[in-house]
Amino acid sequence: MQRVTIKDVAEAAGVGVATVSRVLSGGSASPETRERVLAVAAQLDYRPSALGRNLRQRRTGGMGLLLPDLTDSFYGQLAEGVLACARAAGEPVMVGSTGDDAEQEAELVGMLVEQSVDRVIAVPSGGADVWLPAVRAGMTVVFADRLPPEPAPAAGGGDIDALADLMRLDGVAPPRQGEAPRTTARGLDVPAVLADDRAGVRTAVRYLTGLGHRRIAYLGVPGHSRRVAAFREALGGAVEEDLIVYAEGSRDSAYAAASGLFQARPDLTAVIAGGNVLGEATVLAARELDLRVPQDVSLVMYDDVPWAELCSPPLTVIAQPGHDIGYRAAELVLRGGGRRPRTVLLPTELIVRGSCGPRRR
Amino acid sequence: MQRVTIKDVAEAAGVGVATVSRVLSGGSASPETRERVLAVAAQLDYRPSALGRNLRQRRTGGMGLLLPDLTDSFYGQLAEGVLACARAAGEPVMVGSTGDDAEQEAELVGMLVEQSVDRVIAVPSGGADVWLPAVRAGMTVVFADRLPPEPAPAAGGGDIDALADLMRLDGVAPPRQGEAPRTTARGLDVPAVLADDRAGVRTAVRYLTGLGHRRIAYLGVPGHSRRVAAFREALGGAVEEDLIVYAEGSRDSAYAAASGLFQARPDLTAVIAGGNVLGEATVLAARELDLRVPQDVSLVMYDDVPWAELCSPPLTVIAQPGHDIGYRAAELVLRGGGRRPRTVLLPTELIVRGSCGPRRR
DNA sequence: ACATCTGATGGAATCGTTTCCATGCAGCGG
DNA sequence: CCGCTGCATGGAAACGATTCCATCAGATGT
Repeated sequence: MQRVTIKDVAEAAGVGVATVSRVLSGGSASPETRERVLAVAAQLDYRPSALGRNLRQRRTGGMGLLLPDLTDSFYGQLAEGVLACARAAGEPVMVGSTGDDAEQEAELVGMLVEQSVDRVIAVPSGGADVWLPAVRAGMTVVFADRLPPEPAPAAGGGDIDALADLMRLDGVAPPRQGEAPRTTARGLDVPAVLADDRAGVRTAVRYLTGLGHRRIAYLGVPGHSRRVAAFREALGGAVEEDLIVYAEGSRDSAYAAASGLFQARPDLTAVIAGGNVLGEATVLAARELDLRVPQDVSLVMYDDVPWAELCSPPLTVIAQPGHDIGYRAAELVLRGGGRRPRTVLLPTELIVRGSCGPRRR
Repeated sequence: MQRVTIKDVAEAAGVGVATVSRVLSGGSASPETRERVLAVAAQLDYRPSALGRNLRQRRTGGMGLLLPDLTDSFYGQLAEGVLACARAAGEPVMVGSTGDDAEQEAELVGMLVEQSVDRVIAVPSGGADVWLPAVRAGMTVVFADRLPPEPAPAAGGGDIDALADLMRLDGVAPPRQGEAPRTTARGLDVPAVLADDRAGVRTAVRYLTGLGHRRIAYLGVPGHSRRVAAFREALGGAVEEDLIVYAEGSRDSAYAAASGLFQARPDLTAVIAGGNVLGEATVLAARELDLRVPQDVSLVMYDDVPWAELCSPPLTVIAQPGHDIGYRAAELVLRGGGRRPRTVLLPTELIVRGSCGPRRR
């Protein structure tokens, strides 16, 4: 029970393999030949092997998808978006879960290289040390949901910093409609599909300050630096540094951070959780410390996951379109990272439910 | 900037390509040659291209993973398990989301065939018409979480049914410790890694009857027929058919089913939801109809998803080890489906929280 | 000392496809 | 009528690895 090869089709149709290949991949051929080949191919149920093609073209079709954690519903949504687009295009997707760890991410990129997969969608955890080599090696990379961490501010101003080289968040241009950060690099730039964090966080902060809150905390992951930046910006000069707390990706770490935050600053009256896992941890920690939501503390969480509505009280959230982000990223990477919009910003929406109330203390 | 090939290594080391290949894949070679080749390969940063190897071996490494929906946290956990095992083995994973639809599943299997991926882990949606061809074509298939739908009972008893051919749930053997269903077929059988649904559902039912409940409803998806069967079994002869309701995979369908159930049988006092999406829908529907949990209706949900604890009341759940199921399935498929245990049953656990109370009406 | 065996080694075939190039045929303008 | 262009076509090379097989050196056995 052998596989049907192009040679079989060629023989059966009485033509050369070159002709079959041309017909099947839309090259030129006389109408009659084309018809005959097509008929024979259909009859033999011929399916070209991706193996041969890949080797010849020195590249594997499809795309890689690297994200921190499939257990996180938001990344599940994002993945579904990518898969939907890939399926529409008939392309396979190789998925890797990085655990939000730069080293694992680098390993996975290595595997993709080994597989000659040259299109990748990534929710990046690592910085330029991971992504610069990949891009230099000719990969088409599209970032989704966030950008690689920015380089730590260089001590000496003139140092060439690889991170800065690959990724620069351009906050220079005058803010205008649809203002988008641009990720640039010398000669190469990586497109990205992001939620409009600036607007999202700003809206949330305004909503909270509108309710009278002054001591608002932000609980985030280091990866989403744009959200923290937006938080600082929205609050103006009035940020107290110890109201900004970071956790790693894991649930334990998130819980520890939330709990620590509540204990270190019992005077805070509102929290913005920069991700649904963080939101989850915040609810848990608050409950553990007998803080009532929203009477004692108001909560706004990133991501409109299905259970936000089930919580009691139902959570007020900053919704971002996970599915769309994935879909658009996949489109972009399939188009080879197209020339036009280097960064796509998708809108967020503040969905008000019951987890925020007026300041009471 | 060319890729380093085995030929480059061979030249640089002053040996033939065959020798390099042998050294790298553990064949025989003199110690000195081996060392020299290894050194050169390391120095050149040579990474064998999976493309060449795949073509020669007529198979793509790694495995495919087909599941209904990555948005469902349980499948996210399962996927993480698979990815963890695959990463440990250095194998890539091609993921496809079927939307619980047999047709899409078949398409995705077709794509895997095209890619010459011959190991697949699947949470099956389609029946034998999808999986029999795949197995016949030489794929190593491992089912996870559930088995393909059983064939509708044939009208004429003697009909050869392809579904029955591939999959037969063997309930014949006397129940003994660690009793496992076996999926068999003529000459080929597909291993499976499942949660012990029988025990899980039985425990839940006993818990509920122990609380005084008599009219217990089961809300499930058609795919998990084993759970319904277990529900029937646990209840003995006392099952009322209209207390068993099915929904498709989608959230809308789940909500409709839950809402319909409550309205059709306002006298029911407890619900077992056969999946976390169904549980979510049940909570929503109950709230919409002003049914209080657990005063008016008790709820046990399948899957210990993180938000079960956040709900109010926190949900009593049947926990199944999603991560382990995925990991074990990946192990199995990498071992080529091994000879030994054709089906692995993993234990479930009833985690009692606050969503069940004594019967009140 | 000769035959035989063992183990290391390299050349070449192979996998299935795409693509370059040469060939042959027909049509057309000069 | 010749030569040129243009198109359809098929043979063969290429992609990068694995693996069969022949060769050769050295060791062993008689």
